[in-house]
Amino acid sequence: MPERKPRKDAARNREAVLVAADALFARHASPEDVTMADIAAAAGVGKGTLFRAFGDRPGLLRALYEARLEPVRAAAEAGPPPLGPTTAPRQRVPALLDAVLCFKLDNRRLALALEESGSGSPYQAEHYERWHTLLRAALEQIPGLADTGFTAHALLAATRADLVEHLAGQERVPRERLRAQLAHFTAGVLGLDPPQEATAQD
Amino acid sequence: MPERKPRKDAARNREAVLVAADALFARHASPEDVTMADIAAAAGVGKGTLFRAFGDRPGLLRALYEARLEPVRAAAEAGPPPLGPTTAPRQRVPALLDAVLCFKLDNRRLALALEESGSGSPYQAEHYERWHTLLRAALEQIPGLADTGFTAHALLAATRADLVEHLAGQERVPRERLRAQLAHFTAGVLGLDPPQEATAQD
DNA sequence: GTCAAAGCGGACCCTGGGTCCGGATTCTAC
DNA sequence: GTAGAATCCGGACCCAGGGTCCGCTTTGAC
Repeated sequence: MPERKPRKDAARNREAVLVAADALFARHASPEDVTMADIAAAAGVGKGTLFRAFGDRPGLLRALYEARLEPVRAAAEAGPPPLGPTTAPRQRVPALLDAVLCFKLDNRRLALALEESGSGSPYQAEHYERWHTLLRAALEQIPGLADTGFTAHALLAATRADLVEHLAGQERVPRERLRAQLAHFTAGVLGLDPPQEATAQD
Repeated sequence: MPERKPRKDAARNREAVLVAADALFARHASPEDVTMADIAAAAGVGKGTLFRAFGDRPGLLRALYEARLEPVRAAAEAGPPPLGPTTAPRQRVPALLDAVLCFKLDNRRLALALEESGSGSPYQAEHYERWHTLLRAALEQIPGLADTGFTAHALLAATRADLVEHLAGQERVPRERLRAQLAHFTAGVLGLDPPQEATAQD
């Protein structure tokens, strides 16, 4: 499985497409008025190239999303506290959720685009499963918690891209307020005393 | 605004379309391979008729969904306990969520189709707002609960159609188990003693 | 029975994702 | 350096499916 590396122009074009797509999604309010042809044009590349590199629209979105997510994921899977695995579960669960929320806040349009690209159930996506597994494992270490699988799903559901978009976008809930609300909610689920006061997480 | 009632043939056709669509969505695993043309054909009606009656695809889906939802909604807004407004909040919140979950379980394909129809944010849909308002009002009556608006969203997020589809469909979690898990989760959020033992709801 | 309004339906249009293939590039072997 | 093959490029092309249009039919009020 030498998996010979791609040609130089292929790599360059792939990068150009990612950059262009990123910019386009950031610029347009709704993902569905960024067309594959638009992306190709913006990247100065033919449509064929774009489909060759990413397979299809969901594929492109996924690639973009995962590239952006990578550092966060790495921090969560092997980084230092409060995200990394050495953190005590009661601190780590809220930290993980906060990280996911922040990521979605920083990449609202992209996350939305991915969800709306109709790439089958989001629950089969690799990145979702990773978060779920991580979260579930942390939950399992907290005594007295049952149904950790479902609980992990339910907690993650509170960070769904369209909900975030609705709250942050339409309702104009400020970022820090949203984070606090999620933290509060999470604490409730874990049965901890909720962080009522301004828990300095700015 | 006499809003004169529609002609008889119009009413009949509208009904035929709803029935046909319902049957088609039930029969097909994925909503997206039920085409508008399919529905028209199955209803024995022209495409024009179908679009005249419902405007567009999301419109049709919404009409179907709301027709199905109507009785549940009525029960929740003005019915007897445990769903109706006379119920004590601590009982009513779980009851509302259970009702929503059951509805989605009974109408999985339809709910999925609606979500996937790309009719803008689901959070602006009338039916969603109704549930949210109801739930929030109930939550507000429980002392010591903050962020009721967010909490209502987060709880409802746990009943999202695609999550339900994933759990009930792919993972084959049995209906009663799912209901129990949601009930348990809800209890946790409310800070109640969770219904640990087999709370006979099978 | 008559007439206008409402509705019907299927041919048609158009957008946008996805394919194809002749020609240009890059890489490898000599 | 160069020949040849493998890979890639790109834009013309295809097609499914949502949505429109308009001449004809049905309905119902008088």
